[in-house]
Amino acid sequence: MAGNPNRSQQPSNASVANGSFKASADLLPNGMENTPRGRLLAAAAHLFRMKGFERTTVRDLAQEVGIQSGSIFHHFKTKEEILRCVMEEVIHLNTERLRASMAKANTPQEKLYELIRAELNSIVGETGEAMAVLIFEWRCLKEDSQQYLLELRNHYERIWLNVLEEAKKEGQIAADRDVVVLRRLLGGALAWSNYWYRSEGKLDIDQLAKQTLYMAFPEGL
Amino acid sequence: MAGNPNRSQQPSNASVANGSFKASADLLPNGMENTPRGRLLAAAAHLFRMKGFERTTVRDLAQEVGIQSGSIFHHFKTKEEILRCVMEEVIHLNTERLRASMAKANTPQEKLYELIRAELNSIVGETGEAMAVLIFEWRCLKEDSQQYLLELRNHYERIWLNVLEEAKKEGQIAADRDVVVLRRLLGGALAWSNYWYRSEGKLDIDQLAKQTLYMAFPEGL
DNA sequence: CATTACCAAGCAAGCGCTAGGTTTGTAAAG
DNA sequence: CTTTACAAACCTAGCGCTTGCTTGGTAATG
Repeated sequence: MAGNPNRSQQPSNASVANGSFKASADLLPNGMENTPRGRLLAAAAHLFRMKGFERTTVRDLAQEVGIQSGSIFHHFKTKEEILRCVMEEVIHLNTERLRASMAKANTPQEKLYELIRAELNSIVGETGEAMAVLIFEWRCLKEDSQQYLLELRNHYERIWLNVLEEAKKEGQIAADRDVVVLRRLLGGALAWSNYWYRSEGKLDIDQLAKQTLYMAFPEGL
Repeated sequence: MAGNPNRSQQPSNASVANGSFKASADLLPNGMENTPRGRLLAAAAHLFRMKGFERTTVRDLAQEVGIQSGSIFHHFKTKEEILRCVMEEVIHLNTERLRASMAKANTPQEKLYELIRAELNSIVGETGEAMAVLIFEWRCLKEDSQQYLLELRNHYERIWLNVLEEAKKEGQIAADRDVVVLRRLLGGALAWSNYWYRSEGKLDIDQLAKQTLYMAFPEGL
């Protein structure tokens, strides 16, 4: 379907461009990462994460994928559309993950633990770059893109709130704790891990999830 | 000292520029907010918060203060220097605040509550814009500016860790909780409030501080 | 033989920043 | 009280460069 970027009449810097292609298929579940569009999105997630949306030029992005800057606009109308697509993909992917993670959980504690673990994996795992972009490049979106993505995001938040409300109803969260506030505090704590957590360290994801669970359930798991 | 921008031979848009000056003296403790430099820093904190550093042009900034874009470089060498100064001011101010907040606290619980309250006030209070800039525009700094500010920031973090370690030594934080991780989780939860907390809502800062304290001390205060 | 993927070249706008001159407030010297 | 001196604050004009994006064409695929 897609042409490999080693073209016949291309100048010498083609291999250089290929050499600098580091963003592997972090993003996107199935097949798509091998389409030109998918490769662009993966590279965009990587660059937007490292340099920020504004600082990343379409020329940077083109070089990362190994094409000319103008060619990008064959796949996306504007630079902002690329950002929107990165965010949209990662929301869909992670909402699905969140839902799946709850299949194996029974008690509210277990459910919450699974939610934390799933969100943590979204943030520090393979989709971490795209997730960081979703969080920290939000204001680079136009108003209508924000509105659209906000609706998708609401489904995601709903899953969290349902679990927290269930736990509170069963008396496992103190009566004077507000579950909406609690979700926001937890969300902040988890989002922040994108800044400092390194998987090479001595703390693995499950341990961090457990430490985080303490914030909602003092007894732990 | 400084000339009011209503000049004699200035064209008609001078009053327009004055009219658009909204950023009040949010930042900076004493006197400084009435110097041209101080007014620039306050306006910069406001604009960098709303639009981001990259999206804010020196022309935007000049218009907000009511001067011409070139005049900015009489006060700062580069645009990046403005960002660095905003961050430096807010770190100094908040470190002092943190230190002061602990004068009235005795037990570790009280101390931690005061730390949370102080940081929350930094984030959602008058210095909130500058604080958000410090957090979310970090990568717009050059390497050496980052290094310099990181040292200032370390003093700030040291205060937090001392209190948490004291609380753990006294057995008020479970033995298997890592205080460094706990600080990061709390820091994330608090930083995040900049995104969602509105002081006009029904939740006041003290209440939010109390809800946050639950994350470290399940018994509350 | 249409469709997809791409290149080569470049445009218009906007960017940070500079250079050189003007106005303003302050203060000592006459 | 005026004159002279000076530095801080600011303006006008624009340079050199980068930006997102467009245009018109070419090569490969099924």
